[in-house]
Amino acid sequence: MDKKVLENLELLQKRLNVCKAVANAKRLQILDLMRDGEICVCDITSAVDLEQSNVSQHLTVLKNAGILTSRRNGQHVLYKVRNEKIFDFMDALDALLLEELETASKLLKGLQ
Amino acid sequence: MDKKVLENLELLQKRLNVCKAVANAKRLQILDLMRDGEICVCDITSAVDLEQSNVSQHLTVLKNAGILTSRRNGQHVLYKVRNEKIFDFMDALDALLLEELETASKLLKGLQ
DNA sequence: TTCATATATTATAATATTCTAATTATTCAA
DNA sequence: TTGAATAATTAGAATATTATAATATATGAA
Repeated sequence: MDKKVLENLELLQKRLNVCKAVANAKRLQILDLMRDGEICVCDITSAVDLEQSNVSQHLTVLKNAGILTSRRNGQHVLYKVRNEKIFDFMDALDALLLEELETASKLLKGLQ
Repeated sequence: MDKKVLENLELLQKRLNVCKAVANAKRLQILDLMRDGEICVCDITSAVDLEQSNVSQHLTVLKNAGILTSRRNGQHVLYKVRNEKIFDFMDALDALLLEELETASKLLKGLQ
């Protein structure tokens, strides 16, 4: 990892933008829905229990952060992740959390 | 990755907690300061250009999210990450952003 | 004990985020 | 073209987050 590049202010801002974009329960859920590929706004709306307008707002946040792209197909608009590496990012978080769960579980066993 | 586990509500909440905890410019900066290991509150304060009380608040957020631990050493309190995998998480984000930068750079070259 | 240094806590004002409701825009089919 | 379905935009109220200022707590040295 090139530290010089990471000190680039614009990149730091993008790092923050992505973190802020995913720091919301509904948007995390929406991102998970995209692991299987493109999905239309109406399918997202029925999956996440939010008003359509609110889903659209969340999608805009994710798109503005550079995480999603969209294309129209007839009446529908399909969204997908711009770069699959966003899932590596999410998976790295899950790996951390799962390790912590295992550590806690082992501690509990030790107490038995 | 075990999807069943990830559907665990508590884990989803922890995922959100971590995302929210890192979704702040100063806290991202504080986390970076910990890549070299333990660091005391006073050194963090002088590094990040914030009031001491505010630094303490940010550290509390990171600690409550399970990201940091602390120990007292005399007058000083030293903080460090609980699990180094938090850096894998951050590095995965940087990898995504750097790839996007490269893609953009190649596109620009193509236009020349 | 008393003082100086380091850290934490609390209240509050300023700002940002989120959801709802209403409206607007876009597409397709009748 | 009109209407129905899908999606986006806007305004707002409610809530959450942030920084500041003031205060409290904890430690070590004198």
